[in-house]
Amino acid sequence: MTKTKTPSAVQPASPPRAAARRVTSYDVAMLAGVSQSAVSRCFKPGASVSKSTYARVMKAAAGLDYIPNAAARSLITRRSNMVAVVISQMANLYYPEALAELSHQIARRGKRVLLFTMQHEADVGRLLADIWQYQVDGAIVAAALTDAQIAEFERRRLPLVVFNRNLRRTGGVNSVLCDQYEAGRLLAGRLAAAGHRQFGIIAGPADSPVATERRNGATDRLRELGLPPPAVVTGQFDYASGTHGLREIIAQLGRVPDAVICGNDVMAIGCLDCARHELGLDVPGQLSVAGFDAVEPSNWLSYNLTTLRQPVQHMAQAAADLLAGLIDAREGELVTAQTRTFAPQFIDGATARLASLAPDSLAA
Amino acid sequence: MTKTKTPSAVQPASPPRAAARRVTSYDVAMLAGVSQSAVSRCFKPGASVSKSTYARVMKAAAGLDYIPNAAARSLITRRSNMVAVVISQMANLYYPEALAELSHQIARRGKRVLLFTMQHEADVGRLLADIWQYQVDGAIVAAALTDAQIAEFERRRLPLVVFNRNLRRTGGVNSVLCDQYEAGRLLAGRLAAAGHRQFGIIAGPADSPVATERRNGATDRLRELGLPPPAVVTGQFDYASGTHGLREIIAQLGRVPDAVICGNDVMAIGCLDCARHELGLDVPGQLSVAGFDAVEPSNWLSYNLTTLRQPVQHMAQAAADLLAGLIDAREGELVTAQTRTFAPQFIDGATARLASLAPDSLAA
DNA sequence: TTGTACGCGTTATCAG
DNA sequence: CTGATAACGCGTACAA
Repeated sequence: MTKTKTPSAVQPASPPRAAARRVTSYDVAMLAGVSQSAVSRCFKPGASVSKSTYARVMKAAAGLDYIPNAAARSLITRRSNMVAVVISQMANLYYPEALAELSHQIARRGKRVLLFTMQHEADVGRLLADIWQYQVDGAIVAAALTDAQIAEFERRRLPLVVFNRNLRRTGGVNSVLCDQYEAGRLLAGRLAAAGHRQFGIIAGPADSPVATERRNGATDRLRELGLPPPAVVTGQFDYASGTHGLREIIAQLGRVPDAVICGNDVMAIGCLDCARHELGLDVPGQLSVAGFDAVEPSNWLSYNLTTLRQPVQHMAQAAADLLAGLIDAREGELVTAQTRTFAPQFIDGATARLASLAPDSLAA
Repeated sequence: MTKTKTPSAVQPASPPRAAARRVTSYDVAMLAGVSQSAVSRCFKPGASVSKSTYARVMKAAAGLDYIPNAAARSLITRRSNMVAVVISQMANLYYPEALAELSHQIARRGKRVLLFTMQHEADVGRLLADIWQYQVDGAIVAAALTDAQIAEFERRRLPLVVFNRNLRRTGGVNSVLCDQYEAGRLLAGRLAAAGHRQFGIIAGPADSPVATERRNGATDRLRELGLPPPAVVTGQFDYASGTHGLREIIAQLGRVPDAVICGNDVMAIGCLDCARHELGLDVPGQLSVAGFDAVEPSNWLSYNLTTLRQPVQHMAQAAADLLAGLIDAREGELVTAQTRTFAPQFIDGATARLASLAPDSLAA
């Protein structure tokens, strides 16, 4: 399966001497005929250096391939220019988009992303010790944190922005989120207004707050409207959960529901494919299917899914903004915590029969 | 679109004093009644400390929430325990999978990923200076590097593993890759053996070496087989490029080709959807479509795409292995460069009419 | 096994 | 504007 080529050439054409000493600001200073602190100043944006020394230093630095050592710098400045980004489900299609945007936004503020991934959201606790170690300037966490964990961020004075997790403890913690509960209500309300009565719900995993909120929003709204209780099953946010989920729901109800609300788009797509290709159902003729996130595939011609978009770019930018503000302001200033909530945006696809109503009549 | 809640509670219930001093190993030493170096030793895996002092130190450390400062440590050990991962196209669906796996593999070796992303692969040069700054222990680069850039890695003695880029300069550089040229040949050969004669190719962007190799592999094989020259168009590895590409090809040829080879799965899916939903073509009845990568959506029931899988997990593991070896061995040892090449795996989907041939008869 | 003393490479302070 | 000097927090010889 794999062949290993081993060319006769050896790694670098290195001088036979042992590990070369790093080039430091002292080397540059020596070569340029100035003091070490002069070199340091030349690499600090707003420093006061004469044009002539600046030129000499830069020439020497270029000749030696000198680059300031960020570790040494961060030791004294107390700034590493690194931001921890904690993400649980990279398989989720939604998170890669978010991560790409976060990385971009953080980079344009002169910082870099130190990435922390995990399989299960509950494992976040084990990552925290590493986060403290690496002396990051702040953290963007897309995972559920306990109150104790949040308290530890505060004790350590580490700026924290919670991304897309609605925490029980709303006070005092900065967060950027899309209103998932409201999204669930909105979707259920729209579908109910179009005449759907018997619902199925394929919810996300129980340990995901996002999944829970979406489900609760939908079920609460349905209850308010006096509709029969939906058949609810849970999945893992993946395609297979969508296909299995639909079968389960049909088994529970003894019939095909009018509509299935899925905890995210990937499950909705699985549900859709199962309905069309395995059960031979007409969607949306016999069954409406809807999801959340508006990931890229939901827009493909084969699906054209009815779903709710989370404004990923805006959310990533807001998170980066918020965090940058916390980091820069952080000298004894009193910073009030913010929650920036973004509204989900309804995507009127082709997988649900929807009455075209005036927007006002379906306030959730 | 966004509402900003500002609770009256202020950030942390912080003591009115200014920024608290960090807790260092000296603080722990003081509290435990030992020297600072004793504390240091307690946090070094294989050190010699008596059970009693170890216990006292650990207790004091726990009481103070002490965590060693990685920046200070890396200054003296010359190890940051960070690995740079450079990735260009996070939108590509294939790369998130690779990144997740890389992050996992690197984490289990006790290191973390410092992420560098960019829009265009040509921008990699601007990232390099940052990579030097951050004192990473090594780098995994999924982008095309010039010979000069590779040489700079060598001069700086920074372990480098090139991921999925076949470089012109093959000697002396460690790399993990899937044989894209061979993949192109294999796919073209299979389709030709099944009787397809007139091909279209929707290639990836010209600045992507992967795209170029896949295309060249296919066109070379077709030429060898004496088939008519394929209609070739280029796209951006995205869905829209697939839909537009098919139209262009049909316009160029004045007819629907027998088969279209697409530079990746997302373009193949776009091509497929265009053929079925916009042009009303029967796939694979009237037209065969194939791609590369076997990303998750290619396996969904609506597509079931004929494609070639890159063994992402194996490749990520190989890259992490290779890099870890370089990092650990790095004391004057002579390390020979390796290229670990993985074979693509044919996925016999349902979007191409393929003769069921004995595997031997279609050696490319 | 433990403590002392030094150095890693940089920025910050303060005279000149 | 420039140079000496003191941190930053830790690992590690070396001597005890």
